[in-house]
Amino acid sequence: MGAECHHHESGHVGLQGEALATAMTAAEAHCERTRERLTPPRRRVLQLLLSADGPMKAYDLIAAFGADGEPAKPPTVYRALEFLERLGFAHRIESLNAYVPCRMEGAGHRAAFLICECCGAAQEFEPDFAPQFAAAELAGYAVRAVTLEARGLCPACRDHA
Amino acid sequence: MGAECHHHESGHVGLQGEALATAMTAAEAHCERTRERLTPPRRRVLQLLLSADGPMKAYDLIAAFGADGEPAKPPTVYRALEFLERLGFAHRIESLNAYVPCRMEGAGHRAAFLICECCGAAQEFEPDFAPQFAAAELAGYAVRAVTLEARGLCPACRDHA
DNA sequence: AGATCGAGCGTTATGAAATAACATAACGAG
DNA sequence: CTCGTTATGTTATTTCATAACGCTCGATCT
Repeated sequence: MGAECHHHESGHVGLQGEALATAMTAAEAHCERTRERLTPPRRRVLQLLLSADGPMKAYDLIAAFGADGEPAKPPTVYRALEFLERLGFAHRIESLNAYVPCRMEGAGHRAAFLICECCGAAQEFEPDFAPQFAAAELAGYAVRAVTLEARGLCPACRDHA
Repeated sequence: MGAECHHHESGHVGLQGEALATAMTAAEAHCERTRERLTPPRRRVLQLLLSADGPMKAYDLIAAFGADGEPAKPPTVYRALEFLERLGFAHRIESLNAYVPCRMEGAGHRAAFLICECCGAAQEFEPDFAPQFAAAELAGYAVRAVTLEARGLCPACRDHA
């Protein structure tokens, strides 16, 4: 998470216990259906993302990878992230060089984030890309994936400022 | 530019000669008006961006910086880029780690790009962020800047594929 | 003019993020 | 079982970006 401008302790938003287990099970089920393999390193990285309180950097994941404190090797984590992104389980936030689990149902290769420049929170929201798709169409582009990143202040930080 | 899937030699799209001089003059005028200083390194980086045929990486700029082939030191170029972005003369394309000159008039801190995954071209287009701004508003966010990056195939590459 | 202040720059060094390349292992189909 | 494919382990390297320092220059004030 980012360096906060005014310090407010927000509660944990990462999944824990029951909720975490449910999310992991859902991911497993999805993989079964699509014949994809949720292997141990992939499962581990997904779990770390789901239980985190905010966007995680790749090297945070690398450091947190081993249950015993042993870090992973970079390619292990980057490969897992690639897989999770491909399946829509995670998104990369380009402007932060960080990763979050996908919070939207079946958004496919579209993602939109509200990123707080004060507290570092990144909230995914339901994108309506109609105008942009129309513009792309007009220009003759065949769009495969879209990401939008809006930077500003979240309600809490905005009020406090 | 990117590794192309089918090789087609597109003509130069970077500014040259007259057009380049005009663009540079416009930037100077804008800086005069706003009391900003278009210093030599800043001018040089802007010129490189304007005359390039596509997005340039920071280290491309570093390598191309000296007229005599002497590279710049990284901070020189990164500082210039920061300035150019701040004034809206350039944009960073996050998903490419690359930079382009701004092609839109007074877009402020908003940018939208159509990025061809085949030929590497990046076309800026006029963003209509109304739906996204509305959603942000609803969530209580105060948005300061927005970027959108759509990836896919440009008309030429799409037809060829 | 001389003092002072801040923006910008040059320079060295380092930190952070991501990938190349190659060997090994696990799986699934025939 | 054997072969092709997919995934992992491992080492090293490349790519991208910034910290920290001291100096120069121009603006401003007295």
